Amino acid sequence: MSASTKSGTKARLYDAFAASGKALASGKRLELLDLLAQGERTVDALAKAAGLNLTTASAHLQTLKQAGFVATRREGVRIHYRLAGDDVAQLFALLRKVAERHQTTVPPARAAYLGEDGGPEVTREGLRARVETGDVVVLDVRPAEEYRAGHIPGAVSIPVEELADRIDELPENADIVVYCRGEYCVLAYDAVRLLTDRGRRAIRLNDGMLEWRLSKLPVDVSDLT
Amino acid sequence: MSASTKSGTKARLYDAFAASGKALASGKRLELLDLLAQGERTVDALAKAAGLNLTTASAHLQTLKQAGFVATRREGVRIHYRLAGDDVAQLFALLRKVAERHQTTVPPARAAYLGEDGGPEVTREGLRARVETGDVVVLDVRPAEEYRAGHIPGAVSIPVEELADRIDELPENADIVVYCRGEYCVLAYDAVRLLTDRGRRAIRLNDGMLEWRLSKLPVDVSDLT
DNA sequence: ACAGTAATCCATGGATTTATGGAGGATGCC
DNA sequence: GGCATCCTCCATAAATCCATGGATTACTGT
Repeated sequence: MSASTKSGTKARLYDAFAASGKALASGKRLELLDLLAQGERTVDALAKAAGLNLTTASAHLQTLKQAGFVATRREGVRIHYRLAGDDVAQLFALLRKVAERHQTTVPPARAAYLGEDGGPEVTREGLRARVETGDVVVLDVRPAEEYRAGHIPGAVSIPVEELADRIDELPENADIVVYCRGEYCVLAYDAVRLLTDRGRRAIRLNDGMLEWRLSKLPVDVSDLT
Repeated sequence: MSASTKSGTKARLYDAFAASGKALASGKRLELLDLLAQGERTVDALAKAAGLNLTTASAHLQTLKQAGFVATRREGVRIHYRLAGDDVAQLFALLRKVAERHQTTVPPARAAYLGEDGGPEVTREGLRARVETGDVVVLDVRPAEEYRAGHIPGAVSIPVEELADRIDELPENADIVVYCRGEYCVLAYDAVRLLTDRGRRAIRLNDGMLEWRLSKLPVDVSDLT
């Protein structure tokens, strides 16, 4: 009655693992995971943010739910989706890292999306050093709701769409360190371009909130609605 | 000329990530990765070990290769496949872990394959403690070629198919700690059943070579052909 | 109860993927 | 060269996945 004699059960187990792999097998679903890694959202907020038809978004979310990657919470008439755990974010981040390192199509696609030259960067350690020694503003350029859901302690929130109008809120002579969702998020790239065009000293953080959270660094939450 | 205006490039980047996800989206491919995590192998060795048609195995290996997960080495007429890096093994291991934690179909499939009750286990730390204090034999029950490709230092190799015949090679009164490929490998389960049925004190290691290697613990290689 | 909003369910056509046979390269041995 | 071995490439049929529109369910407010 050795388990290895009962063939087919092995395939069932590996197919079950593969079901989780399938959840990662669509660009749209990965975009949704990327958004969810910033905090919970309703279905149509997700659909809009990802540029998806509502029914399509819902279908993808069902797939993610069946893989156990996301959980839901009902609040009145709307349903909020969130990641089922930090390990899911970790898996997502690792997939991107491994893909970039090993798959030849990723670096060019990244360059096309983020720009050939992202300009100078600063690491998390570098950021900490700057904060301790210098006159630094940490700027979060994600949408306000994502900032509220969790941000780097001490960071200022100016969503990138409002940045041109609200640039005066930033002190003239400070170094500005900009961050957004994660390593592959455009927002910080765009923001740094805008700021340097206007003569500010702005630099991008290496990565973003996703990696910050996964490193178990402290996260501040604004509980005001 | 903000990157965010050039829509479609974002989709291209995420589709590129998804291409790596797709490589993880088939049970057969995951079985192949599981085998490759133990060391390099030729195509038809892989096909046989995974119970696949040669052409099917070759096709799956091509997809893995396109995702950059595996690399090849030609030796005369045969081609050896191997994992492209430790990060791939890490991704594979994390996928299984996340799947087990979050996907409801995994635990029953695991139980059906490995047995409802796997009996007692010992962790890596527990193993180290036992080795230091007691009379312990560490037994590797994987196929000989996998043992040769890398094993726990000091471990004895008796492939599980030969175990019934070679049981006398194990000292009568020693505690036996059995391990194989990884957390979801049957071999150690089968071996422990066989050994305890014959009156030996055998216990299973928590996980196996995959996790051992990923923990950066020392690995011995037998370079004899 | 009724209307309205949010999300899921269902059916469908179009695109991908999968397994498998057979043909086609590459390499080594004689 | 001729031949065998190992593997990849190609073509195909079955199965699966994807996006979308229309219907249905779940809940709120009046």
